Amino acid sequence: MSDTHDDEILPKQYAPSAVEKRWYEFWEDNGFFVASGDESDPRPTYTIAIPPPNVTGTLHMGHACRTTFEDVLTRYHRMRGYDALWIPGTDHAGIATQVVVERLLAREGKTRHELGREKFVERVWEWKKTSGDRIYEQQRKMGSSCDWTRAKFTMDPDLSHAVREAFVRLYEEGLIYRGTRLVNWDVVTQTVLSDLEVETKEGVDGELFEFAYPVVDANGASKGEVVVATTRPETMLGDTALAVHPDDERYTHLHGCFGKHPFVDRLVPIITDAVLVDPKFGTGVVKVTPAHDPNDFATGKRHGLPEINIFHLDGRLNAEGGPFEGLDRFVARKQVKAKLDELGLARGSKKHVMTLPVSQRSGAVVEPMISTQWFVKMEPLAIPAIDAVESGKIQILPEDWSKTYFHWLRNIQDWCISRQLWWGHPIPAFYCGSCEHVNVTREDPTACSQCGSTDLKADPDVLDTWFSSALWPFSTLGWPNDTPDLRRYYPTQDMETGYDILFFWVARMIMMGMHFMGEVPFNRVLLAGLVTDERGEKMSKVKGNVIDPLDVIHGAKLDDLIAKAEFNGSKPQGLDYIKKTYPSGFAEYGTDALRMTLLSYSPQSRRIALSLKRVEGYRNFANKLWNAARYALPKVGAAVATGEAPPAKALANRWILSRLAHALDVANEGLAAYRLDEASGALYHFVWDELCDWYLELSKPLLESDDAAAVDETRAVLVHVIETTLRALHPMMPFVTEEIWHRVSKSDGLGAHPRDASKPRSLIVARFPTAEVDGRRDEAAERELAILQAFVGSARSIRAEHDLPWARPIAIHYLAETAAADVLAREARLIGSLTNASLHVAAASKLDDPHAHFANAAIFANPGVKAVVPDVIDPQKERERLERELKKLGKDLDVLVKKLGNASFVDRAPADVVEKARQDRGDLEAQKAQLEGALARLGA
RNA sequence: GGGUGGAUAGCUCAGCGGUAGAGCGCCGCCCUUACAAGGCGGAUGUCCAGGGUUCAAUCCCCUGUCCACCCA
Repeated sequence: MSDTHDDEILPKQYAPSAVEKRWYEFWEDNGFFVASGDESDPRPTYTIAIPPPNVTGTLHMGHACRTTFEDVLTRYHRMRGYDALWIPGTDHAGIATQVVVERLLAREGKTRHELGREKFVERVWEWKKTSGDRIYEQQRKMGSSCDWTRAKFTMDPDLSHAVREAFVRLYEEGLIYRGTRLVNWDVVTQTVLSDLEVETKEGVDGELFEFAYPVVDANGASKGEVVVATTRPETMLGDTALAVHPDDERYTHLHGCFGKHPFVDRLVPIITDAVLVDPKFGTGVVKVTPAHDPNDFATGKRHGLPEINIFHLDGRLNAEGGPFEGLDRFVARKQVKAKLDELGLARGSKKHVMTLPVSQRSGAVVEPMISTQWFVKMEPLAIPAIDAVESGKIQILPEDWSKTYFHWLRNIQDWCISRQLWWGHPIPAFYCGSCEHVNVTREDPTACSQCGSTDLKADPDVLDTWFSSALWPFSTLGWPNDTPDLRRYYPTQDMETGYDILFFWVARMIMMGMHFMGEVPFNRVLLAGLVTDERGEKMSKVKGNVIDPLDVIHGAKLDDLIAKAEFNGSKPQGLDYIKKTYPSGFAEYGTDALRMTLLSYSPQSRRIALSLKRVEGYRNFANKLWNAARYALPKVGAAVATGEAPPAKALANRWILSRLAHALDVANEGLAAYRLDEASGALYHFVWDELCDWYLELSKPLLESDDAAAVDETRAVLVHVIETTLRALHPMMPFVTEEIWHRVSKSDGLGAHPRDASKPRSLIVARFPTAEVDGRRDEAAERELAILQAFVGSARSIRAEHDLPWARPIAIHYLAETAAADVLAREARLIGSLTNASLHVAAASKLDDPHAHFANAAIFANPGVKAVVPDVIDPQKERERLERELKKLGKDLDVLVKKLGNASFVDRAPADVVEKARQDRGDLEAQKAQLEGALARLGA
């Protein structure tokens, strides 16, 4: 990959695909992504642990967004001389993966139970092997400069070892315990879920069904009936009490009586409970089902009620269901209602909009069930985690999220970590068959530590996926062993992820990091928004609005998009949306364009409504950069980029170095403040609006000049500015910049490997530019070029408004005695080149009354300039134009006049503000006079 | 029920106590020898509503409306 491209003619359009593949292999093969791991390496370290994607997953736009952000930070630090380590990896994603493999089995007509546990787990490992690396390949396509030599999988032996060690330690410390609680049961996947894995589905149409319980007193004498209301009639089979409010006088006479259960032989006591019962809601009588409702469970504990579980684990009714045994809970619901109706106990129903708890994974309505599970005691872990953020040891960005973080941690519930799954880390608990002792051990025990019995049964459950994730920042570095990597790279610096897993993951990593390492796992949490479609709707396969990052990179025909959406189970509306929004599919936009697009959204916003038009804009930008190089390369001759701003005398050269300094300042500030949108925006505008629109144009006359020194200077500046721009853009657009850079950069000092001279040069390790070294501020040059720009702008405006084609040269006569005239005289060649005009100095006497001296002249309206273009206007049109201008100007002027006429403004506003207002008023008045003069002289 | 965020040009979004910005779209002209994935010029806004603070509010405070999300 040396300088063999020199003689090639660059194509007019940048074609990303070949370039991307080539450079990625180059970087990876030459070890540019590998962190040193060397304790004697004097460079400071910069580390990010990747949020590990699901091992069986495919890259989606959220990953692309994460990946881009993290890669920019990694590359930026690497270029600034850090030993940068970005640790990649994948998550076994217990429940999600198990569901995927079960679905595959279902296609073969098998279930995991038929296969048996051992075979099933083998099968998952196989699946992991075949699909597991796909996500790595996709991340490579995104340009991720991860250290692949350190890639980790949460079920690798070393990470599993870390999980077991963490579990045992927490158990020994009393922070993990086994308890019987009301838990969230997913009847489809048949496992318990943590509170976080339960989502609430709002606005579900349900009904509030009312029925009567016959009431008897302690002697069995009838006391009439009470009516209860419920959204879940089938749970009445597990009722163990009826509750009324103690102060509710309607029911005082029933205190101490019993409800007679209509279906099972059971009397349920009527209890009084002020916590559970709201006397204003419904009938004021509440049926109490302690085994299947959290509030009822608590009520049951208060009153010592029996807890009757009425369900099998798959949601069918068990023997407690009496006549309804064996029915699915929803079938039972209907039949219970019908049966109550038959018995004459139904009392009607009302429509009721309700919220339902559903499983995040299976979508099944979650059933509260009483069960014995493993829990982590969270409060002692939460306290240091709160402190870490409060004290500023960890900074959460955007800061608003700290509030959410604190609120969750301060109201934290214990974490249920056991799962009734087969895929995951086994819980290292062994139950003794003879003394019932629970052995929790680092190595599988052969005998009970209590009684010595060898009758031990391993806990069949596995751990919640997030348990291993919580250890990620240190388990990936070798913990619990004291490894060089752990010493060198922990704590990591930045943790970048989506806000949707702030609780699931971020908070738990902080808790575990504080607990096991005694130190924060990272110094900063960067929370990015959710990538949505361009309407702002969440991408989902069912909606059919999922945009695959690889389609954006490589391009996709409409038919392919449709086919993919159909395959993924999109609804017809989804297909229509695609057809309407992307009628011609996606062009091949390239990775750099996608990256720039994702970076351009503000990190403050919670939604990133990805617009393909925007991607196209950045694709065009990559092409712009390409063509800037295409222009510059043949022009710079032997000039070499030295990595230092070359000396400059010519205005244009001084100016571009000054603007470069400005852009580099904004870019560095943006990167330091994690405002990658601002950093990338500054560079985008620098390249397009200043470098390409002005400097490259200005360089043309300079390079054609007879002044050899000026030509050399311009060549040096040109090559330096382009090379520097490439360095600045590299973290964001690594491919196109590297491709161009190898054609532009010839200096040995640039891009040399910091630790291994035998490696080829690469932009990936070139020094990230700064305003001080690579640019040069020059206010005078900026001021003067602004005059030139305004002058050129006016000339172009006159051309456009008076329909003067570019090919027709014009003459501009200007007054030499104005403030701007020096610049105009000095830069007449440049101006002429940009406007296809010849410049002439005119006497004051003529320009004071231009229409008397220049026939059909267009007048410049710039402040501080007097100039005309003769022989170009239609007087009538010109009159209209001047009037239009005057009107606009008058409005602005009015505001200022009014403001300055306000005594309290003049007195109380800061002096510089008042001064500026005065100056603006002066300018506007002068301009107005000029326009009015022109109008008057034009004649009526 | 509690909480958080948002409402700015036709669309997607920046911004911010001192006379409103970008990209895309729109209108006009131009294949000017790096780029038509381009160049030049141009039009476009009760900055959600109502109050308050201030010399000055799109920005700060309060109230309301609508949208999104989180927690119970």
